Amino acid sequence: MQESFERELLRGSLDLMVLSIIAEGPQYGYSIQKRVAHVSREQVSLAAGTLYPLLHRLEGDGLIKSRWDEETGRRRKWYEITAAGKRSLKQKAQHWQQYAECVWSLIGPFAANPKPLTG
Amino acid sequence: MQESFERELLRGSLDLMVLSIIAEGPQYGYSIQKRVAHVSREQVSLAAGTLYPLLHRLEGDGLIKSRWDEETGRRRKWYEITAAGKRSLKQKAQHWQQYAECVWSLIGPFAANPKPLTG
DNA sequence: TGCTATGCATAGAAAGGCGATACATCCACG
DNA sequence: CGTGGATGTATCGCCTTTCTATGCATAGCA
Repeated sequence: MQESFERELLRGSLDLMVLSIIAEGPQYGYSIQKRVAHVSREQVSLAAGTLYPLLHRLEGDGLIKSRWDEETGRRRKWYEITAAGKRSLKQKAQHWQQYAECVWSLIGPFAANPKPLTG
Repeated sequence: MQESFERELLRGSLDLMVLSIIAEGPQYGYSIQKRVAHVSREQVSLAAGTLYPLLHRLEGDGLIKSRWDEETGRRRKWYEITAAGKRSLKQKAQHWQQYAECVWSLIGPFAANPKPLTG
């Protein structure tokens, strides 16, 4: 699991999803939760206990940077993507796509409903 | 992460890949390793320390069943999918597809190479 | 006054994946 | 005949990710 694909691809795609959401424009934790819920049509609810450590991890890796909201006095912590984060996102997104195609080549036949050719 | 999608979808898709490989026809551990390497064009190498516990887990869940090769006297342990495994595979494959579409809707714009319209 | 939504955070447990290690057989090459 | 590499299954302990539970604070509404 160590050659071309990062091992994270085998784990979840959460890092990637969160990073791409921040890449769309500045976000804070709670807005990311809502965005994930929205794009998944309320199928995925990203727990706070998952999200915040994840954000700290991404920031520690230099992929995003944060800034406390000055306006309301430390209510929201805004995140934006860094240049390194953009590079990482593009690369990881391409890898994810390749990986997904590989998975799909295996499971596709079983996911599809039987074709109504004979039915 | 607990409503319609199983949480495993956030983790790897390994269970699903292995289950679908076994669904293609009887397999033993080593042949599954080779098959994964092949379909991923040698991009993914499934470590033995990952595969065998995974197979034991699937068997414990009743999704596959095993039988030692009688011919050569306990050299290979053959696995085949059970009826419950087939049902599980179909459902999980459909869920994975939905989840992948959700991920793709987020990361697709960042994975794509810039269109050579102006280049 | 309470209940709900917003908003961030950590601690501890559970689980998956990986590297290392172990052991046995088979075959090709020298 | 010996040695190394491929085949073949298995476990252990570590590391990382994810989840549950908990904590705290503010805002708005009934």
